[in-house]
Amino acid sequence: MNPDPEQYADVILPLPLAGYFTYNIPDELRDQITPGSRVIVQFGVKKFYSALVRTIHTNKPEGYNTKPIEYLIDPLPIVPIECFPFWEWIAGYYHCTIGEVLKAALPSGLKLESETRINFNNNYEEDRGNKLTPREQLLYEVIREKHSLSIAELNNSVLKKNSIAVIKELLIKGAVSVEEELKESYRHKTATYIELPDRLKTERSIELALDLLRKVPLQQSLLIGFLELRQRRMSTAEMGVTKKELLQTTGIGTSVFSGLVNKNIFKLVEKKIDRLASFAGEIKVVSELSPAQSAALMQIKQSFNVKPVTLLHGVTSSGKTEIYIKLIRECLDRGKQVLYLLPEIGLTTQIIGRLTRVFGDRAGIYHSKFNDSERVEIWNKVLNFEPTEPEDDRKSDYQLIVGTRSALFLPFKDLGLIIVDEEHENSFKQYDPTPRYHARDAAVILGHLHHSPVLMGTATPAVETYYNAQSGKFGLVTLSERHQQIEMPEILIADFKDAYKRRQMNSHLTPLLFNEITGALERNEQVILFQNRRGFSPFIECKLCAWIPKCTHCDVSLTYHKHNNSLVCHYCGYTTNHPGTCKSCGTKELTNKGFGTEKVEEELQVIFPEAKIDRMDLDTTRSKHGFEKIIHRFEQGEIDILIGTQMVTKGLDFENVSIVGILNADNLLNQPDFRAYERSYQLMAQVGGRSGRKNKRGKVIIQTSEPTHPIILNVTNNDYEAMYRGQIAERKHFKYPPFYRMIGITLKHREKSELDRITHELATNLRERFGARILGPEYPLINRIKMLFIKQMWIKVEREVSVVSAKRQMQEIIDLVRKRDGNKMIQIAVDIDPI
DNA sequence: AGCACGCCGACT
DNA sequence: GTCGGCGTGCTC
Repeated sequence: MNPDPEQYADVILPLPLAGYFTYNIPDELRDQITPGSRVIVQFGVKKFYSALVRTIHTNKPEGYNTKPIEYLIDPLPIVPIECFPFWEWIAGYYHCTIGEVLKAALPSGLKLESETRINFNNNYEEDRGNKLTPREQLLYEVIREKHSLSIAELNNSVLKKNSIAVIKELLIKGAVSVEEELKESYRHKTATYIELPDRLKTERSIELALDLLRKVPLQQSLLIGFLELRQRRMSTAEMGVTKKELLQTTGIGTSVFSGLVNKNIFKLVEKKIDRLASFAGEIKVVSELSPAQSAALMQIKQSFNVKPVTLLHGVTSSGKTEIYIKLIRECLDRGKQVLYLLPEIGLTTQIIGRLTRVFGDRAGIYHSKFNDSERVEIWNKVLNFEPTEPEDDRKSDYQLIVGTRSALFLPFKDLGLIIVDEEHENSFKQYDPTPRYHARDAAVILGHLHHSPVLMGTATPAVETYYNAQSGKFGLVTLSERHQQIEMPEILIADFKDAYKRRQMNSHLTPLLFNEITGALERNEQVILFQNRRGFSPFIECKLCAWIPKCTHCDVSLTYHKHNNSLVCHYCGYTTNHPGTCKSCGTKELTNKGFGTEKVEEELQVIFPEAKIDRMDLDTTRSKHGFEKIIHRFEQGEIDILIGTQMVTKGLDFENVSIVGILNADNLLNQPDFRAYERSYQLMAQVGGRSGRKNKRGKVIIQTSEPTHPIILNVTNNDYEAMYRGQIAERKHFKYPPFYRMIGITLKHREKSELDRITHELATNLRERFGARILGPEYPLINRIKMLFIKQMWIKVEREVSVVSAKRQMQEIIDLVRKRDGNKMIQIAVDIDPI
């Protein structure tokens, strides 16, 4: 036996390829490479990638020759091995490759990609047989000037098209050469700090220096400015004085500055600085819990002993955050890490404020509005956290992360608590780039892997979650009392069908809502109006009697498809022609319904010309601080009426809001989706929770054409349980989650006829295996995106049946169909537990 | 994903 | 006759 067998590394490549790839470790890197480190490997003939080492072993692979690892990037792992089982679960459960998980997990600043560079060849001489064409000549000159060019730069340069072909020609003629270069995009941010040289360390010597500068007053005042700034810094913990801030505070130019540098009075030092704002305020003492909160806290702790996953079902304004803070504090004191997941940047603003006020620099924030470099720094601060460090000595590493779904992938080593706040929110589900994971469900697995409890909190649990709590899979703690004497709001229903008939509508306002808004404005109170922006989702409605065509099988509204004048059920695929006349009252007054926040804003300004009206939706909050700005203005009373989409429902607390209006509850209820009712209840209950303040009961006005709709009644009675019972019965009856698992399959193709053919083929093949468990195929609302036609289908799998085997069988059928002649151009995406 | 290999139409 | 189109298969 060889005492020193060859070492191999299984690595993860950032590509959508199944499995790991094995490379041999060259002698010079032997025993230096550790799992979790990045290495550079050659993959294929010319590509180099940075890959992540998963395992190191000595089993020589059979059937192919390994290539060596080219280079070790990180002597220390950038991903703790504790993360890998989680990544592997995501890949397995959500049906994607480990490389795709890697891409989702690492901030792109930590990913290296090889870049082809075209270099100028110094030794090139043009000879007779090798004449350059004019186009080649042009490009050649550019490369000679810049010495080297990337493909990206090339495409922006002189030749707009076909430059690659020209490069190939230049390459053949020997004028340029091509090189693959790996580039790391993350750079430390540095700043120029000013220090005094050693000879100026005493007060006396500084006085002498100042005296010497009396003839150059600007230089003198710059030095004085520096000394003042430095003096002020002494008392704080900040690092020193930078060139930038000195020039800014004194208003003196750079030439004066260089004068002092040349005289060796200023010494310049480049220092790495932190892009992340550190917390400068005072750490707040955690407030005392109310008896109800204390009781809930006790119950949660008891529940954690038997049920690692526990649901805290607490009404809006019941003070869940204070309970979280207590739990987080205890966990941090045990030296463990905490992950606090939030749905979107939306509600982060207010909650993050509260958490950082309590936990200061131990808390880090992670969400999609951070840029790459910032993300790398957050990553490192989580990675570097060591529980053994004494508290005062601790660098500003993060022990607590408050973040959106992608924060799940941060390099945690020892989580002691995961909180999933507003657990019911759909933004926890990632759809667009694979992996299509649900952060709440993934958090349960992450918690399990870390032996950490998971607390889900919400006022309106997802039906699936509540089912898990009811069936004993999760623990359940209920908090039904609002804190600080805030009463539950009074919920009033306004029938706009009736108001339309009597011609009493004022734009989109019923007399009831109009009067309430008027009253609130007179009392200087604020109003929030909610309008679901997906209002453009077309359904048709009778102008006279508000009749809406519904599916005969599914009790959902039918979606109007203009291009073929048909009505389609997105539940089961049922299709019918546009009726032309109202089936209820016979008139031809059928209209395509839907209005958005923008239209409402415009019309309200006419009705309430004195009021300050603003709008909060995706369009007005797109910028980095757009959301905060609107919230701030609203808090400052600069806005009287705020019209918004879902965003206004998300956990925001305002002191002065007395009226909340839901402009059109029908829009919510008529969504073509089996979760429409559940979602409607959640939205109405959440937005209603924004109303009311200390010692004053708020009002919620819901405008609807169906005042007796069961969901409307559930909201009026604030009866979550009743809503749940109704929904769970329907889910059972129509075979939907939580009783069945759903798998969504999306197919895309350039040619509509091809898409139809292949989709039909796949559906037929799947039905042979899965029978009636297959739904669809059908066109989604938007059936063509980026030149590709789209069709969807679903598989419903019984809970008791092995999903693993169902997924495997499905994949086999998909692969089979994909392999058949003429089917290669189809794109097929699988979505597990679609929303 | 990217890239090379390989088999059929419009051009020097 | 070829150059090049993109369809197919492989990458440790």
